[in-house]
Amino acid sequence: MIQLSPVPDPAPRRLSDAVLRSATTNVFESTVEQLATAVRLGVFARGEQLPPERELAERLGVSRVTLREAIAALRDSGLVTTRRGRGGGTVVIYDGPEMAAERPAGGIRGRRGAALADALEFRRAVEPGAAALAARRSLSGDQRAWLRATLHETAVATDPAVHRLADSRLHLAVATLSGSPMLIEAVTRAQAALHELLIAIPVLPLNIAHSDAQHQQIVDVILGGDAETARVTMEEHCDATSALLRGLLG
Amino acid sequence: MIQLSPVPDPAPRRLSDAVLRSATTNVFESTVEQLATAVRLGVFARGEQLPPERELAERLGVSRVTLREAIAALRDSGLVTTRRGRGGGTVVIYDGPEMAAERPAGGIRGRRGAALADALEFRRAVEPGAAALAARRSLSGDQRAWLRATLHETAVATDPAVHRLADSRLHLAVATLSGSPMLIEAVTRAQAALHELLIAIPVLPLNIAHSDAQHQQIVDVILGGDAETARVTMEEHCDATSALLRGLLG
DNA sequence: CGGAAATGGTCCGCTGCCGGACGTCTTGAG
DNA sequence: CTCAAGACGTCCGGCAGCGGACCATTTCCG
Repeated sequence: MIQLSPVPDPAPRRLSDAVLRSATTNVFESTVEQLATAVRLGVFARGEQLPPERELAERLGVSRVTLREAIAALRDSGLVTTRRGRGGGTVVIYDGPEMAAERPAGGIRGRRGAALADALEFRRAVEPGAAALAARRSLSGDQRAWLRATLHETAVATDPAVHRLADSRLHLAVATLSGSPMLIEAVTRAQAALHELLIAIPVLPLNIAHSDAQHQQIVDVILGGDAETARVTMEEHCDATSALLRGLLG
Repeated sequence: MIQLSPVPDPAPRRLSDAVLRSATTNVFESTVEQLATAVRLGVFARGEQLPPERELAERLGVSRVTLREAIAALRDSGLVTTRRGRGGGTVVIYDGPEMAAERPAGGIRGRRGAALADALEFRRAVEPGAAALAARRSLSGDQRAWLRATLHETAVATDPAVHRLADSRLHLAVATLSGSPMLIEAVTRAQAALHELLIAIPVLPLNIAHSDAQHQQIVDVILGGDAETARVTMEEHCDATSALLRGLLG
C-alpha cells in the first residue's frame, strides 16, 4: 500500500467536523466539471455525439441556458464542436490527454498529495467492490459483449493517450455492470480524481503489458462469475497502480 | 453475501447513461436532509448544541436564511429546540429511533429493496477500507481515547434505540479516523441509507452481543495498527449485518 | 447593576438560474 | 425543389437563495 508525503494530520476531533460538508457550488461550474470529466475519461468517445441539449439538460437537472453555457466552455477548451440544423448537435473532438514526457521534478506534496492519496485509498476500496458485484450478477449477452469489446480496445491501444482513455472506460464499464448506482458514482469520482495523475505516469511498455494482463484477468473472472477472485484481482490491479505512483509522489 | 429481491435489471447500455447524474436539488431540502441525518445518526448527541447559525451556515455553504428554515423544519419534527440570547442556540432533543417491534409483513422489495441492496454493497466496500486506513495511521492519544470512549458507549448501551445511535457513531468515528474525506463522506452516506433499515432489525440480545464483540475486535485491531486484519474484521462485521437483514428483505 | 457580547430573528436588494416560448439554421424526405 | 423536422440560438418574466445590515433577547463579566 502506498505511503504518501507526510501531510499534517487534520485530525477532526468532533464527528460533526468530519461529517458536515458543504455540498453547494455553482451550477454552471459543476456542470462544466461533470461534462469535461466525462469527455476526458472517455465516457463519450471521439466523434460521438452528445445527446440533444434539451435531453441532456433534463438528465443533468439544469436549465438549457446553463447547459449551453457549459457546452460553450467545453467548446472554448477545444473538447467539442457544435453544428446547427437537423442532424447537427455537439460532437466530441477530444483525442486523449497529452502524456507527460517525464515525471514532475519535485514530486507531489502538501494538500495536493493528500487529495491524491485520498483518492487512491478510496479507489482501492470501491473498485474491487464493483468488480465483485459485477461478477455476481448474471450479465446479458449484450453486456458481456460490451465488456469484452471495451477490454479489447484497451488491449489494442498502442498510443499511450488512447490507452489511458480506454483504461478509464474499462474501469467505468466494470462499475456500470455492477448495477449499483452508489458504486458507479464512487468509481466515477475516483477515476476523475486520479485521471490527472495517471496521465503523468511514465509510460513503460512493461507496465502497460502488466496492466493489460490484469485487465484481461479481471474481465475473465467477472464473466466467469467468480466474485471473490474478481475482488482480489482488482485489488491487486489497484495496488499495482499505486505502487507505480509511489515514485512520482515521493 | 446477501442476495436481495429479484429486481429487474436496469442494465445501462451506454457509459453515459450510467455516469451522468443529476446532482441539483433544492438547497433547502438537502440542508434539512443533511442536518436531520446528522441528528438521527447521532453525529450530534442529545443535549449537544449545534454550532451558531452563522458558523454552521458557512460550513454548509448555504445562506443563514436557508439554514434557519432548515432548522425550523427540524424543530417542527421535534428533533431540536432553540433558545435565544447569549449562551442560547439550537440543542438536540432527539433521543433515538423508535425501534420496530417486529419485522414488516411482506419484506422489502422493488426499487426500495434495490436501493438497500445497493447501500449494503457500498458499505461492504467502503467501511472495511476506512477501517484498514484508520489502522494504518498513527493516531494521537486523544484520538485513541475518543475511539475507546465511543466503543464503550456502544458496549454499555442497553436500550436498543440508544445502541443503534451509538453503533452509527462508532462506525462514523472509525471513518473519521481514517482521515480520508472521500471515505468519510462515503461511510456517512452508507450509514444514512441503511439507518432506516437497521432500525427495523429485530433486536435479539444475542445479535447485539455478537455485534459488540466484533466492535471490540475492530477497535482493538485498529489501535493495534494491523490494517489487513482491520479490513477483514470489518468485512465480517458488515457481512453479519447483511445476513441479519436477509430475512427481513426476503 | 449595567453594559458588552453572543446569539437568534428579520428585512431588503441583487444575482443566478429556471421554464418556456420563440427564432434561426440545416438537412433529409417526398 | 419544397418544406417539415430536428437541432442549436435567443429572449423574458419569475423565483429561490445569497449577502449583509440591522433588530431583539438573553447571559455573563466587571
